Amino acid sequence: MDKSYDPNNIEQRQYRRWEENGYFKPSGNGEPYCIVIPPPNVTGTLHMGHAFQDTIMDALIRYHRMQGRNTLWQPGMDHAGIATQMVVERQLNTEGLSRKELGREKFVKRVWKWKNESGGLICQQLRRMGSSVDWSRERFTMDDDLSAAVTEVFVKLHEEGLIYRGKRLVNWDPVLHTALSDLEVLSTEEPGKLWYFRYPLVSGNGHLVVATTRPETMLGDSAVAVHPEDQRYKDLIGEEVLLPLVERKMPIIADEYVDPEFGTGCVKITPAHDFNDYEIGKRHDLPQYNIFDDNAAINDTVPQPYRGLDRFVARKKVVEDLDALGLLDKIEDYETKIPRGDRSTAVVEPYLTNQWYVDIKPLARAAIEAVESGKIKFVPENWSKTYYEWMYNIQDWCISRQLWWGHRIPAWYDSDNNIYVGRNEDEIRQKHELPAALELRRDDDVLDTWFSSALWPFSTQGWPKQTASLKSFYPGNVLVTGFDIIFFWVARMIMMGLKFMDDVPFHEVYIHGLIRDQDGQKMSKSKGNVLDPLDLIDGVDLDTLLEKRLSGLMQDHLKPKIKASTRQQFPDGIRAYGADALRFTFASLATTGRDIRFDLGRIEGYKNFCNKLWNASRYVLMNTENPDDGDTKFSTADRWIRARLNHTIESVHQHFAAYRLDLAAQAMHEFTWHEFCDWYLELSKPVLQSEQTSDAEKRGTRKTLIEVLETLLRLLHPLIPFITEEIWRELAPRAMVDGETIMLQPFPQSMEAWRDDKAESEMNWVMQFILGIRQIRGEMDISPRKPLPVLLQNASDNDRDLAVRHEELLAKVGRTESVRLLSADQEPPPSATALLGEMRVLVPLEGIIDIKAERARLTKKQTGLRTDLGKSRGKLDKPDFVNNAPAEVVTKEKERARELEGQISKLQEQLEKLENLD
RNA sequence: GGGCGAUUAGCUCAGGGGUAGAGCGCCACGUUGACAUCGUGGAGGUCGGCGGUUCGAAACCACCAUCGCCCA
Repeated sequence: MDKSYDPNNIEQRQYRRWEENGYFKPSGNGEPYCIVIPPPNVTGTLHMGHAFQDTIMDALIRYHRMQGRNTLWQPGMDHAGIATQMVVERQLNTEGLSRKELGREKFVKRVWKWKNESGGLICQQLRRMGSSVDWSRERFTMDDDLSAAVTEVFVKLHEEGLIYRGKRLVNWDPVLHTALSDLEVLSTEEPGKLWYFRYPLVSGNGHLVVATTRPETMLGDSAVAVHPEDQRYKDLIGEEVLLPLVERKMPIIADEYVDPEFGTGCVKITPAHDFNDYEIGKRHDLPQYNIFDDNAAINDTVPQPYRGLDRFVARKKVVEDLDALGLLDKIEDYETKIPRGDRSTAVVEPYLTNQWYVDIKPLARAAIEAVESGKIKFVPENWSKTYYEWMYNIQDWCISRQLWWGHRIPAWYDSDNNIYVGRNEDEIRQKHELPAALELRRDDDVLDTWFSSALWPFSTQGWPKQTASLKSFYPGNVLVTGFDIIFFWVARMIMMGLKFMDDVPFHEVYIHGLIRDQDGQKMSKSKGNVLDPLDLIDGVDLDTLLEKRLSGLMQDHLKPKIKASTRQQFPDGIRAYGADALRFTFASLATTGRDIRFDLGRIEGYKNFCNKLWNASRYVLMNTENPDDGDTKFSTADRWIRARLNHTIESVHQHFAAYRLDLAAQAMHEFTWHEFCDWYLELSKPVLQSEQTSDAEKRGTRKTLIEVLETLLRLLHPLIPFITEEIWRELAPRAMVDGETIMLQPFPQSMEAWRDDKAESEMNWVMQFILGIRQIRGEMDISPRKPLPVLLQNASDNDRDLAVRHEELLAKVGRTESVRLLSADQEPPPSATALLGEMRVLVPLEGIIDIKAERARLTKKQTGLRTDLGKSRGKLDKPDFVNNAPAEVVTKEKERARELEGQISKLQEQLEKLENLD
């Protein structure tokens, strides 16, 4: 093995071997365990969120695979309708072509070409993370069989009346020219204005003042509404106003919706361009005047001067024209929510169009019930509230998109616009007995990408065919995802799963946090604060990093700031940490919190952890080169480290079961570094190096080194697969273990035979002894090289026994020169003191120790103990405590007080002895 | 407006009715044959505030403050 750990040299080589040997496939044996990957977008690249999520899933998958489960991690991607179409259109534009010029068929071909050549970069990146997905089953939402599933679901839902077509207000993206679902619209507070307009009363008796944030929509007004109880306007209800510019008479209506406190208490009603007004319009049977075209420019139904104007140009003109007429009352500054398309960022308009909808409430009912009944559990539990909140208030889902890339809606129209829905044209003609001469035209629209994603847990496994795979792997065990897509995806999968598989798609939903930058900011290209997981694995120099961050920027004025902060945070770029260090970092960040700050210090530390493991393994390998199978004798330390490992194994199992990878990582880290490396390896050295230990004892220790490390590697493997495999391959022969890969070895189980309370308490004594000596050494500034003579006072039989048996360890690890027992009547020389239970561990001062310093040290120690004792006595002095607290707590407290008293008085005696020396 | 969450060491975070924890950072000492990507020792906290429940609260409850997220 190389002297230091170099992940770059290990990871890709191991991954290739795993993949080529088919280790990621389900074994076909054991109880099934299945996770479907949340399909990343085909245009996407791996970001920190993916890397985090994939680490969690891979850890769970590897853990369960090693537990002997028949394990499937189902990979794939979605076709990302809008995003992909945008990418390819942009490409066409650079060639001077447009989508429309090309035509639908050629365009779709072109998208496939793009997909096959450039799509799915993320799959390569997933490999770099070590993800053990079964690539042989990779699926894409536009694959033929997944598309067939989409058609099937659409047709069935339509047959049941759960999909319908309707003309309603939708969120219209005027740049992309498509409808969007509510979830694809993001509202942000933006500074705007509130314009107040005067609408003259038809009666000629003055005017009403209405306020609006979107003046251009007044061209489509069909009423003015007031609150029915508003005294100011009560008498005007039923009268009419004359809509300026349009010269349309409109009623003044009363509706509870109007907030009398807001603005003037009069609201202009534009049923065709506002969701609230649409509802009011329906209640009052108002006409809907659509004033826009698909670009959100003004159409030809309004007076001439406004026709063809872009909405924002029209806005300006409407205001100017009203002002000229003396009808502009005032303008106020106003913060307002602006809805924008999540892909285009264009301001979305409510727009009247024909669209397809899912009548979602009947589906939602079952999905709510699945969580309420506990068939599906959210982890952490609290997220179920978010789920319920949305599900109880769910709105019908607009599933049609005016795009070319996606699943085309299986609906056909005849010349009279009768609608026929079916799996294909032939089926429809047969079913409806349509004459061959009747021309049918297929619906131009495609389905929301999330519609196909909602089917992912069963569409990837061959549904609607009843496959063996479905039988084994549906329902899956757990879905691992971020809270941001509970609505988009989780809820919809549950609904579709229940509807079409008659069962939940998974039993648990593990919701993880969102990775943020070191300041708690969301990472985004537009903020220039993204970290690329691959850069953390491979390293990146400052210039490349700067270039990456600046190239994604939309706003040039941010450049200097981003340059400065990047330079400050990464003056030398980013070191290559390797995938294992990154994974271990993610695991230890996987707490129950919802925001996770990614701090470079953490990954640095875990890279060091990997190096530590590497070097500990080198030590083990170096010291176990020539194994023989003679007699073995196990020392207390040998039994102790097994017992400790056993505890660690138990707690790792518990933490995996509770999805607390942070705690699992912590337990592994603690054991590996602080028990195995800091103590056990040091304790093994005297045994292996001493002339006095027997061959059997040496064999015992060697065997323990190998066994414990081999087990530890398996324990660590789900979090750090590469380094553990690399080391394991070297070690396995010495452990007499056959096997080509650690990833198919059994995961460690705690073993009764490894429990050893006696060894633990005995080693505890040894460690306390050594710590006491080290403390004196450290605080007294005594060289670690200088062996110290030690006297033991007030030693019990057990103390004597242990001191004799572990003399060698104390000498080598504690660097004692000698350990001598004092009899009861022997007066020790002035010494530095450490306490070990009732026993005093004394280091004679002569020529070694500064008396003043030792006095200060003991005094300080004593002060600390006195504080503790004060607290303890305070409790015991209160009758309420003694009478009410559980007996064992009282006993424990009494014991503690007594022990503290003993220690304080022992320190006091020592202090007095030192006092007399002055 | 409705819902959810956070506040613990300088920083990043665990914990959780009975002794306040980790990593990083900091200070001192130290290359002894696995590892300076290291070792040994040390310093450092009224657990956001005010009440309540309790023998006992950092933890449970209520309110407040500050910050954040989601939905309308």
